Amino acid sequence: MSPDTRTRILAVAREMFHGRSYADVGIQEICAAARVQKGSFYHFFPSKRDLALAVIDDMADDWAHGFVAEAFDQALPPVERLDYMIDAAYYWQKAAADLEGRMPGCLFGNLALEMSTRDDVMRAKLNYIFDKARDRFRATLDEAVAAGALAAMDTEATATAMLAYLEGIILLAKTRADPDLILHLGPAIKTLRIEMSH
Amino acid sequence: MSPDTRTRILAVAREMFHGRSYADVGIQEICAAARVQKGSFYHFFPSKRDLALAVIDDMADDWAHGFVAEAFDQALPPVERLDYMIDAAYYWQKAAADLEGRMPGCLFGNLALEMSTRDDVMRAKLNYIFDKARDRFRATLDEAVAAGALAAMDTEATATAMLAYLEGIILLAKTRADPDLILHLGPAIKTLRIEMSH
DNA sequence: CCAGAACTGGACCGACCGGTCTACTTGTGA
DNA sequence: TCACAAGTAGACCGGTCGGTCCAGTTCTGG
Repeated sequence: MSPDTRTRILAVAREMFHGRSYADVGIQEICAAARVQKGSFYHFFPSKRDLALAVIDDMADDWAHGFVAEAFDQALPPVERLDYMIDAAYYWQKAAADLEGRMPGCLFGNLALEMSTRDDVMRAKLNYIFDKARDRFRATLDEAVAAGALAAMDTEATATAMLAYLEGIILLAKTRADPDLILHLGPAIKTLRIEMSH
Repeated sequence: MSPDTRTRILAVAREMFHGRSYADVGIQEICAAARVQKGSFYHFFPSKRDLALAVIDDMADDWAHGFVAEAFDQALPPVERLDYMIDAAYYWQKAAADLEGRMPGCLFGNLALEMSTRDDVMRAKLNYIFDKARDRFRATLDEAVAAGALAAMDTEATATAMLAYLEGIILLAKTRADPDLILHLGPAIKTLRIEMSH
């Protein structure tokens, strides 16, 4: 009993977009891998672009409920959450690298660089997701500051910097085809600090 | 007297790849913009991929002799060089955003995310360029440590972290379509630190 | 002046692109 | 049971893709 067609298309497209790129993956190829015909595809998705938009939402959901929820585990002391999150990112990339023989990196980062100058709606969607991720970092930092574990700082700016650093590490690790770089550079995320500007 | 054909193709391709993506730009389009016919194109470049490889080299050269040479100005005290480099990155992106109405980001970062899983030679080339950039950071940090401006640290790891942070900032700024983010987050690059592991 | 190399113009190729269309089958509520 | 919607199959569309080919033109050294 295979999952319903729409789900199958979404899953296949997500994996392909993640592992390659938007432009490099064709609808034909997606249909073949999902064992679906063009007619069915266009029954569920009005266009390739709309599929990508749906894939982003789908991934964002999974992410928020899976990776992020776990990584930012409320049970952990705030500062340790950052280390836990780095570990989670590492194991995810490592598993993908071992399984598929390539490091897909971050789907959002990949799409952001590929599509930002081409599709403003997609850019805005990706930007929104990054904002949500930053909010997670920010909440963690706010908690750490409130608990006295960290000195007062501009938590919003620092949270954004941490997200940038995470994306940058993943970019470099992908270019090096070496997930270990995440483990090596990741912990330094805690050294990032932006003071209040008053 | 227009510059020679090869140069024109290279310049046009560079701008297009930078502002859009590898897959999104066709040879036909490049030829049209460079006022060149297919025959001439394939006289100079055996394939689109080889053109991209040449574009990367071309940009790396310009970069090493222009942006990087200036940004890592030896006349400045080492730590100030980092600020200067952030400024340079900002003005570059800002100028592009004002002129073309879009933020192209970093050509190397863009291509790295798009192509790393598709073309290992291109990935290796990009990785090499990142290594060279890291070496610049590293030399600056070594100097700062030697001068006593910074406490001893793992300069190679920290340099890599700084490069990752820079790429991450540019990625986020591009997604936000806001070059100012570089200016806002950039200076925090100096807070990044990875200790010697012994 | 001439031979050959460097270069250019542009027609042409098969493959594939995203997307459309229609005929058909299957599921579902009244 | 039947009507109609939901979903599927797959031929088909114009356009563009990267790439080839070759006839012509221009440049260059002897």
